[in-house]
Parts: sequence; structure tokens; C-alpha cells
Amino acid sequence: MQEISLLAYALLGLLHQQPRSGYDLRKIFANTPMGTFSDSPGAIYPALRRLEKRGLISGRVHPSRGIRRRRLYRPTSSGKRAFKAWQTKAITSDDLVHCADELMLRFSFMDETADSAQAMRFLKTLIKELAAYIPNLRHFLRVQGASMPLSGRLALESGIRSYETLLQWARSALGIYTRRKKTGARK
Amino acid sequence: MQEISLLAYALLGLLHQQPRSGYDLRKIFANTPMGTFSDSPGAIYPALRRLEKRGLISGRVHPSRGIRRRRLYRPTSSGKRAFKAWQTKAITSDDLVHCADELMLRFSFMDETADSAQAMRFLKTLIKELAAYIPNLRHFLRVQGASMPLSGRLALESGIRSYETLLQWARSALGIYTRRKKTGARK
DNA sequence: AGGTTCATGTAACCCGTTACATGATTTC
DNA sequence: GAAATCATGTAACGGGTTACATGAACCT
Repeated sequence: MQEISLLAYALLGLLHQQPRSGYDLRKIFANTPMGTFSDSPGAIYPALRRLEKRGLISGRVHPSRGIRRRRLYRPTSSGKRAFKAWQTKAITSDDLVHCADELMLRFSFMDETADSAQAMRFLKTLIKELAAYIPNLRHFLRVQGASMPLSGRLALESGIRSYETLLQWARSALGIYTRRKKTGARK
Repeated sequence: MQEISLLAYALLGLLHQQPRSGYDLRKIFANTPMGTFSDSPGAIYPALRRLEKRGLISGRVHPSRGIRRRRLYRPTSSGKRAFKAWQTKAITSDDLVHCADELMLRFSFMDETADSAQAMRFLKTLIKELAAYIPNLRHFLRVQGASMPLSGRLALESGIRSYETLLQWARSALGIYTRRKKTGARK
């Protein structure tokens, strides 16, 4: 069982929304706020091939009307399982430092593949980990700040603020899910 | 003139503060908020070798008292020039999307290698680019939000908030530099 | 007919990951 | 003297970057 790259998970998630071609996916990365991912063909097409070879997606050429030949991919049932497993796996404190992007990607497809209970569980754990981690950073800044140059201190302050913003966001997001659940929630 | 990786710039920046060994650098990445960088020997030592081969740092074994043999590196004058050039180069709007980490790294060593005028110039440009970019994201959310699933909308909102936080931080940081300059500033 | 966009692919290169290896020095 | 830590290395592997290539369909 090989590792799956973050880009590959992004592709897999987007294919959960609807069948798409490599070119469709490239355009998404080129023209939307998902632009942190590479839109280069040298990244996308090999990644799709690998996902197909591992049986997580299946692509077939769409032979329809006048349009250019496009190979449309969709997740297989095994691909759906793998994606959901990745999405709902436990959040570790290490994830905050090394995989903040990955956490947000996992959350951003939550509605496509899981129920709101999963989303809420995710947010609660995230809140817990952030609330535990931020004081460590504040402590480091308090203790080491004096011996750091101004720009370094400010850079650290920026990192802390961004975690604090994330925490505030997670709390408000959790509130939205909670409220939606109380009022007769659909889905 | 080859590309220099972000990790390599982080190493180069840290070596501006004081001569250090590969092990010192690994400990920094393992035990401080700079932990987003890899502390694995397979990343650090080859990176140091490459920097040395390119003439940006020079290392020599420190033969002093009882201590274990340590190869201490320090930047060469050419390395200092390259670092400063990287640090003070123009900020593009693309940097915000693809290299936010890189921007903060560039800033965090500003005091080591440049004067506060450079830091202020950096912050001003950052503020300008952020102020131009954030409305684009807000616009996207307004137009596309309705057709996005809740979790996707929230994830985008989180990204926007984090840019807004960065903008606020940049403004307050610029304020600090400005004030420090007015009152009889040292250095 | 010719240029542009659509759509997919490939190959060389770089570098971070993972895992393993090796000694020297300190510690108990 | 055994174990732990210090300190540096190396090799295989994977995947993203960059650059180039190809052809079909669309537009004028």
C-alpha cells in the first residue's frame, strides 16, 4: 500500500463531485482558490495514471458529440473508501505543524463524502489540538522572544496569529454545523 | 545558476546568525517553531553539501577541546549576497498563492541581513498585494459560494480569514518599524 | 489556410522521504 | 563496558518541476 500524495487526494476529492478530465482539473487549479496545487500537466496526468493503476479511480474516453476526446475519471468504490478513510482519520498534534494544508483539504470535501457528524468530529478534534498547541507557541515567544531579532519575533507572532485565526474559524464553523443540526437538518 | 530550495534558504538564514553544524540545524527544526522544515539527516546534510559546492557556505571541522568532531558552516560573502538578493527581491501576487511560507521565511531573517528600510519596503509591498488579492477571494466566494458545498465554502472562508490576518499583522508590524524609526532608532 | 485553444502525454532533473549505517563520546 | 546520545553520512524511491511534443478541433 503506497503513499498517496496531497495532490492526488485533491484530485480524488474533486472527482467525487463529478467526473472530470485531466484538463478540467488543471483548469480548477489554474483559475480557482485551489491554485495552491500545481496545474502543470507533468504533475496532473501522471498522478491520474497512478491513481488509476492503484484502482482508486477509473477513466474512460468520452466518445460523445463533436467534442475533443477527453478521458473522464471517476472514483471507484475502493477509491471512495480510501478517500473517506484519509479524511476521517485521527488528527494528531503533528498535523498542525507539518500538514496544515492537508487538514484543510480533508475538511473541504467533507460534505461530499461524509455526513455532518464527521465534519463536527473533525472540527472538535481540531479545536482541541489547536487549543493545546497555541499556548506552546506563546510560551516559546515569551521565553525566547527577548533573544530573537525583531523580524524573527514578528514572524513567529504572525504564525501564532494564524493558528489563532484558524481556531476561531473552527469554532464558528462548528457552531454553524451545530445550529444546522438543531433546526430540521436536511441530509 | 541553479535554483535554491526553501530548506536551503532556511539553512542559509540560520547560518547568518552564527556558525552552526548540521546537527545544530537539525535540532532547531526539531525543537522550535521552525519545525515546518525537515530535520531529517537525509535532507539537511545533502543540502549543506550542495550549498558548499555552490560556494554559498563554507564548512570546516572544528577541532577544539574534547567535543565531538563537528563541521561548522558559515555563509561566504557570495552566500550573503545571494541570500540578501532572494530576501529583497520583488513580491509578486503569485507569491501570495504559491509561496506564502517563503515570504514569511524571507521576512523572518530581515534583521540579520538587511536594514529596517528593507523590512519596511517588504511589508509595504506585502500589504499592497494582500489588499489587492483578498477582494478577489471574497468575490469568488460571493459568486461561487452558493453552488459550493458547506464544507468547501467554509474552507475557502478559512483561507480568506488567514490572508486577512496576515494583512493585519503586516500593518501592525509596519507600525512597529515606523515607530522604532521615529524614536531614536539604533542600527 | 493558419493560428489558437483544447487535451494529453513524456523525459530529465532535483530534492525531500525513509531507512539504514557508522563511529565517537558521554553517561551510569 | 553497555547503553544512550552525538554527529555525520549514504542509497533507493517517489513525485513535482520544467520543458518539450503531439494532434485534434475550433475560429476567422
